[in-house]
Amino acid sequence: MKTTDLLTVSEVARRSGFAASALRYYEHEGLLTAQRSGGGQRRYERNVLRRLAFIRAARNVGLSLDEISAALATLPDRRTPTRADWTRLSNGWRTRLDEQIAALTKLRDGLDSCIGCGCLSLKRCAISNPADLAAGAGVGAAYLPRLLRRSAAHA
Amino acid sequence: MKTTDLLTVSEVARRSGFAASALRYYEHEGLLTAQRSGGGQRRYERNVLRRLAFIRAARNVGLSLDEISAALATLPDRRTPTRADWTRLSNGWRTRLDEQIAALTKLRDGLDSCIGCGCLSLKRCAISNPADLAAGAGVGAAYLPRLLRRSAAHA
DNA sequence: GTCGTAGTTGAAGTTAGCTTTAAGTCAAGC
DNA sequence: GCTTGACTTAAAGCTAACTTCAACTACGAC
Repeated sequence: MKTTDLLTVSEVARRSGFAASALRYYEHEGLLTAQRSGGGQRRYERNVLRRLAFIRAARNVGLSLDEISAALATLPDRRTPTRADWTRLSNGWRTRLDEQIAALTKLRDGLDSCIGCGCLSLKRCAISNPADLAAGAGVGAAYLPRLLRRSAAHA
Repeated sequence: MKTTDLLTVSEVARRSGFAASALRYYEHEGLLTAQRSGGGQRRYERNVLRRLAFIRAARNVGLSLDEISAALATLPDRRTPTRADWTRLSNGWRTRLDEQIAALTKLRDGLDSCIGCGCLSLKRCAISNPADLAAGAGVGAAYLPRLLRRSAAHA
């Protein structure tokens, strides 16, 4: 294995779009690993770029680093992940996005009949009190971005 | 004006769904005001409840407290805000939600052709690199939730 | 071998939006 | 007038996801 196959932290930063400090942080958090040069500098394998693409995609879908870390932990240890591996990890994303879209759509559709009319009641307003967005304590609620989890009390 | 017309902090907390600590924080940040009792305790006018409904609604649409604060600052000083006042403040919300929905939809639709196929390329992947979601430096980008503002470098 | 750029570490700082804590004061029912 | 629960403040703490800092070391072109 030639040393020239390995990437420095600045190369990875440039090619991935992540800041070098973020790469170090991700390594610290267990999302990445790197070999080391004789002097202790990081040397990345090329497939770290795909891993980083996955991380960015997952972040864009709204996953936390903890969730991403857990997902990455299910990848095989001993071989380079295949397309099937990555596909498996992103299986739930469509549902997640669908739920986020549905929640926002509901919010928007409540707008015309609520803010538009100036009612703005804490008890009745669909925007300030979108309780049904999160649909109780079901699985759906956990997937919603924090943005959509707020709700007024029912007192 | 009878004293019984005024609400204590715990009453406002119960009726608005905000924690008392949040109410104090909002006051500190200039989003709320309250009269004081002889002993220095907060006494809220009833219309603070509508103000809080607005704040919660705005938060649900994705506005920061700073933005909400700026919006509230445009309300008339000397009279109770009317329906028209509140409607004016929420005028941009529909557009904002539309943009968020469009962004998420684009992300979801990229999923099938990108993660689904396992490509996950930093340069080509629509999920890890949704540059067109934010549409450059236009007004739209500013309205997108932080969630959607990430994008890979184009190097 | 010298120089300048790139890299190293742990710790502290940042941002938003609150919550918690400590130590003390007020309000009001009996 | 006593007791109890509600309230006050400033300051510190919390979470996520990083960034910045300070002080130091490595790499590699010349």
